[in-house]
Amino acid sequence: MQNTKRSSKMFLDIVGELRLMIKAEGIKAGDKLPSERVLAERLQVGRSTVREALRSLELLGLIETRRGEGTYLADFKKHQLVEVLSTFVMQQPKSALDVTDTRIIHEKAAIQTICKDIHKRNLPVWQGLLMKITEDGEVFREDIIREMIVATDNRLSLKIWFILKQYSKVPYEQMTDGKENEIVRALLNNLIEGSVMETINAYDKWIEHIEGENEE
Amino acid sequence: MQNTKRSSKMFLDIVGELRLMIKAEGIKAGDKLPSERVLAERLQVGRSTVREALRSLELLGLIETRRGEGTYLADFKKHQLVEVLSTFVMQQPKSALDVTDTRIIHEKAAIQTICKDIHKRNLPVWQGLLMKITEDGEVFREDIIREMIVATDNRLSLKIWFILKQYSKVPYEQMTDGKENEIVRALLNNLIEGSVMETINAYDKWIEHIEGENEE
DNA sequence: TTAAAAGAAGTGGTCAGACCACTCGGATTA
DNA sequence: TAATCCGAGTGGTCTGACCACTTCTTTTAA
Repeated sequence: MQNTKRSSKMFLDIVGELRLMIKAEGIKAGDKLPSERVLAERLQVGRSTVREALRSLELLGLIETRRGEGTYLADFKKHQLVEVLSTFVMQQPKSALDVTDTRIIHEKAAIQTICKDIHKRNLPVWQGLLMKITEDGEVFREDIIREMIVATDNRLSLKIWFILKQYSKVPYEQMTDGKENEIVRALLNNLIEGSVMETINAYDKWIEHIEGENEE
Repeated sequence: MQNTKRSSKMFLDIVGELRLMIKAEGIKAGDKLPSERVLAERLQVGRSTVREALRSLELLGLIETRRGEGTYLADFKKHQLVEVLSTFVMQQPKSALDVTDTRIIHEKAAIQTICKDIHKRNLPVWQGLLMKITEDGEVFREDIIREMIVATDNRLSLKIWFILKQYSKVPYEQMTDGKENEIVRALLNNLIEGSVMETINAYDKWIEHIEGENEE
């Protein structure tokens, strides 16, 4: 622990040290970690610094602290997602293009899931959306996609999508364009019929249309 | 700020307070936040408590601190992923099934992307994998899938997959089964030929095979 | 007048020590 | 034997003190 290079962010080093310590000592989910005071002495840093690292990990859900008892390694089985974050956090992301691509992955996956499930295809929400569009009611692009992903009943996918959406360059807006309405109507009709290919086709056209609009 | 209920986790409250403050004061990405000392006085807590909250947010990449200068709201455009996490973090996940489903979404998407791109289809890595399998070399399921997602050149998808993988019930292991080898060979061959349907079919068979194996 | 140097103020980074509130287990007591 | 008490250990928080660094102002020197 001594010859570890200290970066400018001490508490980040501590996070790393903790990771190592957990591995080295075979600390498993649910096990107790050394107390803050012990950690401080072991790592030769102040207790407040140790705490800053621990608090970070706690926000991530990687550890669990109980006053008067101690600090415990969180049970990953229960909080799967949580670890997801930890790995993400350690590194920085890249292009915004990936965000859009990934979002589209989830959207298309939703379409396919619905098409293959007669139960989901028959959901009244599709007819409702069609109606609204035909009547020129207020329909947002976002709503349509969201309903589709909701219908898949995959909350994780929904969450990922929801967040990717916020970073996509292409904003979801209200539809006023007549041509767009036509595309979406086709999409929904194909969806209801369960023809995957046609629905995906319509979806591609839609994306194309939106992107073209965005470049003007 | 006064009548806010204090939960047992003060620093979590601070995180919340900061969120509110950022919204209320219209602090945007890149803007400077009040200094730690000011925050401590404003929120009526000690500076160390404020720091614990800030450090948590920093680990998440939501803020950026520069010694001698101050604390700044991170530029989300650059670190998209990070916000992804923050939202996740606030809540607990659900079924493990969603994790598997979502992982499969990304895997299938990779297959489709590769099939549709002759450039990616012609990557030497596929022939290499085929060779290894035929020669009964050490091939891990994980490697094959990873190579496919790497080939899509979507780092975000790769990252998401990587983490989902860790939580999937079905472990990726070395392939020793002869039948499995056959399925995977078919998968790769179809991939190289670019026939989406067949490749996805093979993939489905593969998944089925793995799951069947897992139930024994 | 201008450019370099010195200084002051503000900021994050870290530490040490002090309480508090709480949990737990062993010792004491009824 | 069972209930109570108490002390050690732990996390939660605050305070005050330095340090290192950045920025801007002031002063000094050319």
